[in-house]
Amino acid sequence: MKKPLIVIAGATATGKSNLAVNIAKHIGGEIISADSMQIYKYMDIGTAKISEKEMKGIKHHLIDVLTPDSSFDAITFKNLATKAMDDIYANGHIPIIAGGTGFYIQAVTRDIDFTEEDENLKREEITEFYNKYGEDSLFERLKEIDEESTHIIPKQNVKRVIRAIEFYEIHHKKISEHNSEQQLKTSPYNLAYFVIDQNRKDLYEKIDRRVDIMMKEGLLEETRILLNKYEYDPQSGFLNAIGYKELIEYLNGNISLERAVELIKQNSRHYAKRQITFFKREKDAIYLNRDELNEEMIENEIIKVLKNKEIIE
RNA sequence: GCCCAGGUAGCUCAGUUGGUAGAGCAGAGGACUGAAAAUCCUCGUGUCACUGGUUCGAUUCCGGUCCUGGGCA
Repeated sequence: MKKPLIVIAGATATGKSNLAVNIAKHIGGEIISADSMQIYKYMDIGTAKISEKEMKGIKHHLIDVLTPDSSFDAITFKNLATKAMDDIYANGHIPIIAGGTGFYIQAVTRDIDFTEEDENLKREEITEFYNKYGEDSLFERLKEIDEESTHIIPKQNVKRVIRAIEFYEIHHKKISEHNSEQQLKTSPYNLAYFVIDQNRKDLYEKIDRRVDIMMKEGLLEETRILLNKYEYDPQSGFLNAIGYKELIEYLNGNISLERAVELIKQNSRHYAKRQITFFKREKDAIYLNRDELNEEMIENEIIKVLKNKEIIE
């Protein structure tokens, strides 16, 4: 019998965290955060991290486990998340993955196969090649080993071109082949995948308002402290994070504070849009729309589905 | 009141030596399988302020009107 797994996903600011806590309380669940930034310590205000009090005694996994100068990726997430799930099952609880990083969630729900890779040198060499010869030559290099990927990945998407080449050089297998194999997989879990949705206008307004609140709560100071503690290392996780990267630009004197705040809002909106697009691909997802349902109705709907799937009695 | 500069896409502006127009941003859609809060792809018809005139034809030239800046009184 497949083990139960609940997912509560959705764009930023759709109110996933609180909903997940309420559901967990109701069914005896524990929460696994699927958030590429909340995994970092000391990044609290800018990531809208859930507070101790808001957790209401529910155990949360994968929050505050890394320092902001460490790197993190989907495979690490999958490993940590499956380990946490084992513990949760052992406790007689049900795991609830809650978060907005769709790619990470997918790695777990579809049990994507990530074979061991420890040759980080490859990426460096390929990146160097790109810096030296440019994107045309890089694309040619991919074409020689994996023509098919060349039709799937746009030349300009250097990051993915680099990964495709890297994949081939490590595994001597085409990433296009690997991907189509993985796409056929079904979930090994008794999965209940919920996506919280809301009309664009309201969501965008909520995002803008939340950024203003973050500024009042001291996001600038938080950024300053992080910068001091972890100096400027381009590998650091937090340098990629919305809210921090814009304020760093301000602190470096490149833009005004006003402009930085404007950019945080803008980038958050763009991000939300990308999240929404990503979740649309999850065919099994059950959409719960805040325009039509209030909080209580959403919770009831979730409980109903969980009963139907025999995840709870 | 006078002088100058403007009024063109939601915003900032370009442009048409006269044949009804295009960039950036915003916005929308999409991709994504070990960087994902990352990275990347696609999508632009709007009374060219209004109104007369010249012209086969005006958003473009000329006159007037109204707005908006700035300057002088």
